Amino acid sequence: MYICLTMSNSKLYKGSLSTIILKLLGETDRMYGYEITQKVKVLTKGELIMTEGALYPALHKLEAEGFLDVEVVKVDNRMRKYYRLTEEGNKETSNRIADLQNYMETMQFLIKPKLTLE
Amino acid sequence: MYICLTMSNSKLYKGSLSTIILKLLGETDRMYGYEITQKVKVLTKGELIMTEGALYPALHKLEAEGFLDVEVVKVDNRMRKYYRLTEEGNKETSNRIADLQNYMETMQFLIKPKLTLE
DNA sequence: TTTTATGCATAAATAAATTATGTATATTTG
DNA sequence: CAAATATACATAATTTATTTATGCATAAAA
Repeated sequence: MYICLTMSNSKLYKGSLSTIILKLLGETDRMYGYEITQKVKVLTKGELIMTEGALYPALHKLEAEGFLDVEVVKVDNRMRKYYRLTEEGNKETSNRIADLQNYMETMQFLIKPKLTLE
Repeated sequence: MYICLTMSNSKLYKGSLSTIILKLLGETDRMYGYEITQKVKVLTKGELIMTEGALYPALHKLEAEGFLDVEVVKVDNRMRKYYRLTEEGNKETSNRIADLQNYMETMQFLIKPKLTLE
């Protein structure tokens, strides 16, 4: 039987995935899909697991929207698709991060403990 | 022509709505649906708009899950359905808030500006 | 009297995940 | 050496949670 000690029960709040992808690509110039999943896993200490079923469609969509450029490379006889931000993708990244920041501030305000003295 | 100055473009990140509902009910003992939408609108200065199409199904679901009790009241000849947290709902509220807090911390860590000196 | 506000509800459409597969190669392990 | 695990992509089916679009009804405001 398999005991999972560092359970990542935290499902993604829908809408944040592509922002994470963009942000990572904003830092690292070019990355391939599998690399992104691993990076997120390491950075969040297993807290956030990016499933491939979510990741790859998200990458394809971002590419179709013109935010990513792709470059196929063969390494060790295995395929890699490297993605990098386009000019547009760069702007989009800033916008989405700002949106998410703003949203999180709002949420923080809503769910922060309230003093109930009245 | 209608010019919207304080545009709330911020769509809800899916998964956070019911947490907001629970949190508000954790503060205010009992509230009815419409009241919740207005409260959120005021608290967030129009930043977050809870659509009724999302709110009412969410309330019904929380009730079905045993987290809310309902009490129907007629005020000014109009119906109100007051919701309040059950015992279970109280626990669930704490859990969901903790989850969301945790998720937001993780996200903050991921999207915070990085110093790229290496 | 028409619009806006109050108050509920639900159906259809959309979006974005999860889950479950599938293919293929490389590496590690027993 | 065989089997399991890691690497690396992909897609289809399903699930979930929204938005959008309605609908009904009463009260108040314009």
